[in-house]
Amino acid sequence: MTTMLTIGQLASYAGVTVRTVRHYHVKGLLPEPERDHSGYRRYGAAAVVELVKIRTLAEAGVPLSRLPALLVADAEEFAAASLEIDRRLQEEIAERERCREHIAHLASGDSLALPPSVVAYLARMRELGFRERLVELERDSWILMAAKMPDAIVSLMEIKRAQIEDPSLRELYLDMGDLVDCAADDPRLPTLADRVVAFLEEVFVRYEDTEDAFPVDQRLFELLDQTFLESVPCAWRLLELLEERGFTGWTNIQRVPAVR
Amino acid sequence: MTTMLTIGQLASYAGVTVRTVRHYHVKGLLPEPERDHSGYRRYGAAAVVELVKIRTLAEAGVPLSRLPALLVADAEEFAAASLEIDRRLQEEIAERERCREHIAHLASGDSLALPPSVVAYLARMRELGFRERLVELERDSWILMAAKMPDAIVSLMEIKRAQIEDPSLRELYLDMGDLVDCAADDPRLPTLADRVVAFLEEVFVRYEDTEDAFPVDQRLFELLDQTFLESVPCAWRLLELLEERGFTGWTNIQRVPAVR
DNA sequence: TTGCTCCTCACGTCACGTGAGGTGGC
DNA sequence: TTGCTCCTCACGTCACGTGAGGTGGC
Repeated sequence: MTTMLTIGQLASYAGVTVRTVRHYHVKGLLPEPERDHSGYRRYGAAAVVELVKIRTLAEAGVPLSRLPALLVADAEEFAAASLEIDRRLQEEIAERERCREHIAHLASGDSLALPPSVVAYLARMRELGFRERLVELERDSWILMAAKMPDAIVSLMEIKRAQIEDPSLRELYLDMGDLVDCAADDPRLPTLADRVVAFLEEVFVRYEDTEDAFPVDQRLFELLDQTFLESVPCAWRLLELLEERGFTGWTNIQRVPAVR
Repeated sequence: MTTMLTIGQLASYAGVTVRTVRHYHVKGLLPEPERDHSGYRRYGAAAVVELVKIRTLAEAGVPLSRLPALLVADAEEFAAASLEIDRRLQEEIAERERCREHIAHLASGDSLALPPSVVAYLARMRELGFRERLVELERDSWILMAAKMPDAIVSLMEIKRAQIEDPSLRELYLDMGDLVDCAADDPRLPTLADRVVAFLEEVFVRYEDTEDAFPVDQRLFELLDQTFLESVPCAWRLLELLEERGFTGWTNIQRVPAVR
């Protein structure tokens, strides 16, 4: 039997390491062959056929624990299994294609942390001349928002996009951008509050009949307001000034009796 | 800071488990964030951006140990790395395509253990009417041969294909197929030996000038002879009969003084 | 009050890789 | 004789998974 293969010959022909063949013996996938006079394993052609089959399946991503059943399966069972394996391979190929796109995005500096609708909204803000500082602030807010309420983002973005396309609201918002980093006692804040109120009065007249036009969760409003308060230092002061002028809240602003 | 994300919110937004995020903290890929009053981790937008970046690279197959360097790389370094990552992804896609073909071969019953040249040779044997038993015997021999001397197989197959296309040699070989499983004292063996000798005499006259036409390794001849001896029970008797008639060896048969 | 989320160890998993220490064949 | 292959433990690796046992928020 001197023509029979040593473990090294078997392994290299199948393109695996000697350790891998021994691993398959331990796992019971490949039967232990006879030993020669010095205790070396000696393999025949059948072992090569089996090992190549094992490798073909293992390389296709089939867990070794599934192999014993597959190796004794009849043609019909095997055909069914191979269809499933092929589907998995196709899915993995599609995944890698998606990975390639993601990596390309990363390389061109995009962050991938935001849904496309928000990315488009932020791009439009930049286009309209909003200060970069404000855009970044919005970006961080929307990241948190998207993580907390993923389902609400798309419709929220529609509302926000409509808002910045409204000329008067946009102007107000642009000016607010200049006050994002200001202190609570900044003298421009009362003026801004006056302008917000003037704008709101007009809106409230215009849309008096469509009070519940946005069926948005109250908890979402609270979340958005909180984000505003946490990211803009002078936000609390602005809300205070608005309350003095008869309004409460921010995202879903409402008329109340004036505090002062 | 109530708008900040819990570990569960962060994880599910990035499409990973909570355990994975904690794993990245331990590995130092994602900085440990501040804790809230009850010891819970609280994450901001920056953590989301980082985690998504980590996941994009990890899903692309980049080992976590390479990530620290990549996460602080400048645009140029990152572009170079991303090209390499993309190459690897393409290679993995090509691998899966090859896997798909291999699995399809397995499903249709092919063994994949033999190089195509041998498969073609065996198919031609069947076409020419060789007994299945002989074809199987050749198959097993060539599997061992291919594993022992992978480089010799292609040229050997050319020789073998030429041999079975030679009508007189083929006839001899076809008849030998009937004696593959016979005992050493089978009465047909001496007759076969006579026919082999008659054929050889003719060949030796025809090719007298081209003695070293095949520059084949002597060790390969020994290997092929040994395979013959081990796989055919009556082989030793046939070689004995040939030596009585003035020839020695089998694969590289030579004229010698007759033994008897 | 119940269930869900969070916390920290710490061992398990999968498919081998990698020495450690020793023997056999050319 | 030297180098290469083979042998058997047995621990290591990679990227988390999976309880174990306990606390905090609605």
